[in-house]
Amino acid sequence: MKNPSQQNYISQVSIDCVIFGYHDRQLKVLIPKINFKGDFWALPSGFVYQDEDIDQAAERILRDRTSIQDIYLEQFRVFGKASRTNKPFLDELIAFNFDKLSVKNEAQQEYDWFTKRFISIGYYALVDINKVVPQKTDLDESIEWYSIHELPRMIMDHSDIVDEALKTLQSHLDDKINAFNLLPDTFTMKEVQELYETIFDKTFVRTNFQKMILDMNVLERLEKKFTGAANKAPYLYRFKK
Amino acid sequence: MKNPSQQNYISQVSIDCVIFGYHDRQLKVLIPKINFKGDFWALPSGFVYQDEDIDQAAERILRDRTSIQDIYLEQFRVFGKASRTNKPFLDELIAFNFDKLSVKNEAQQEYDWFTKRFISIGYYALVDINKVVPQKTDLDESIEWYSIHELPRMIMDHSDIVDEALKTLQSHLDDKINAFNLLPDTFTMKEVQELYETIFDKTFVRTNFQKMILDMNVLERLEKKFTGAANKAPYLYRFKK
DNA sequence: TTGTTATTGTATATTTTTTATACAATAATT
DNA sequence: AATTATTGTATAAAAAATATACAATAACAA
Repeated sequence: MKNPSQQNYISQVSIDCVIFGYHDRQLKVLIPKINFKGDFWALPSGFVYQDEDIDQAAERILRDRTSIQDIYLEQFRVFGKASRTNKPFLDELIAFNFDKLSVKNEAQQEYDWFTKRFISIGYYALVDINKVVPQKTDLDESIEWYSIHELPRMIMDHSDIVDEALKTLQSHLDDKINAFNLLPDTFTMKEVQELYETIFDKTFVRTNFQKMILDMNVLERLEKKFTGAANKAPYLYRFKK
Repeated sequence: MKNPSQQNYISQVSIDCVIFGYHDRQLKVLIPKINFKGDFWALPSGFVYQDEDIDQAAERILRDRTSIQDIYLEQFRVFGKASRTNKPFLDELIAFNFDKLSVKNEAQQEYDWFTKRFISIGYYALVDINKVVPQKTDLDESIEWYSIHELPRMIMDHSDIVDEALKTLQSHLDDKINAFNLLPDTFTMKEVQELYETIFDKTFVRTNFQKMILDMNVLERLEKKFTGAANKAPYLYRFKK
């Protein structure tokens, strides 16, 4: 891979992706850990090519960094403080990895490019955690889903970016955003309710919740799901396309 | 004023401001007409200094271009198509103003800087049209309030930017945004209703509207306003700070 | 001075929506 | 066949939104 400073990128502009998943009654965020000594977690991020729409760039970045594709990403906010720079992170990384890293002229050029102040456009998406198989790249040591309440310490302002993404998710859900993206193809009403309770961190009254969701008129009812439990089998539902 | 390319700006990033006012039952947008031959209208725009937060930049740009200050600006969207460039506009401008414009090396450098692809961050604000006195700069031939339904043909995608700002205004009003910013210090209930009807382009039932607004509990009632009309004088109201 | 008019402010009736409660249906177990 | 826990739906109660009624009143006209 070519060094960033030699790519045809727009300088000082980045894109950060917050990918939400849902599993085990927990809202999760997909976060790679970068492949260097020291513990550095960073959202899937990248830069915008000169001839590329920012929406395209967000898709490409997500695909390249996680192998996730064909999902709907949406911008939610720009992060543009003057102090917003990779320098503290990069200095720490270099301190931890002094042995590996060359200090040639070329490295200096990359350092200068990378430690400039960056304006970042935040994108977010909801995915079915069972349908995507995130693949780490050589850049990364791992890529994992973390519960939104147990996020690792991330570089820069990436925690703030996740916070803002969550606020956007909560305020746009069922208006612009569709929670069913977080669920498998078929699901029970109980699973839908648990998902909503997780996202909004509050409980709903079962009977009224069921009515509210059915009144949306976006679900079709399938056959019953026999759970093996000694009680009535719930229906499965599917989101109408 | 120094040429943009020699300023310490972040390159290929701009800020566009949509300033809403309200007068004569019409929602207005403040738009300068630039001081060149040919009819070129463009939103108050500018660039971001290296050591400046984007929010600060938006405030400075608005202040410099219109003399408006101390108002609350908020980012609402990024416009980032790869095709988003000033080149068509600038070429047209040069064709109209060939006599005035030099074609020296320095001008070429400005041309190259300015015709690159730009990512623009949209900001918007609501102001009391009677309280601000927009001042044009040397850059501009005029600066005027235009009814949102009779906007001049603007350069680039500036019409789209206004459309998006209006959508944001409508969806965030009374949630994040405060419509009373568009009114003078004191106003009658009828004026509030007319404002809302203008913004949402729909009518409200007078009695219920009054109840809704008063139930917000953000207005204080002042003395009556004697209009000279042969009927009951309406109360004046003021927004509680 | 008094009735008239158009508009404003408020109260209340009606309808709709939301929330709470009751209860029937049922898959597996006893 | 009775029991149990859960699910689906109906309905009652409360709250919110909308429609309607009406009193108050500033200027004007007779």
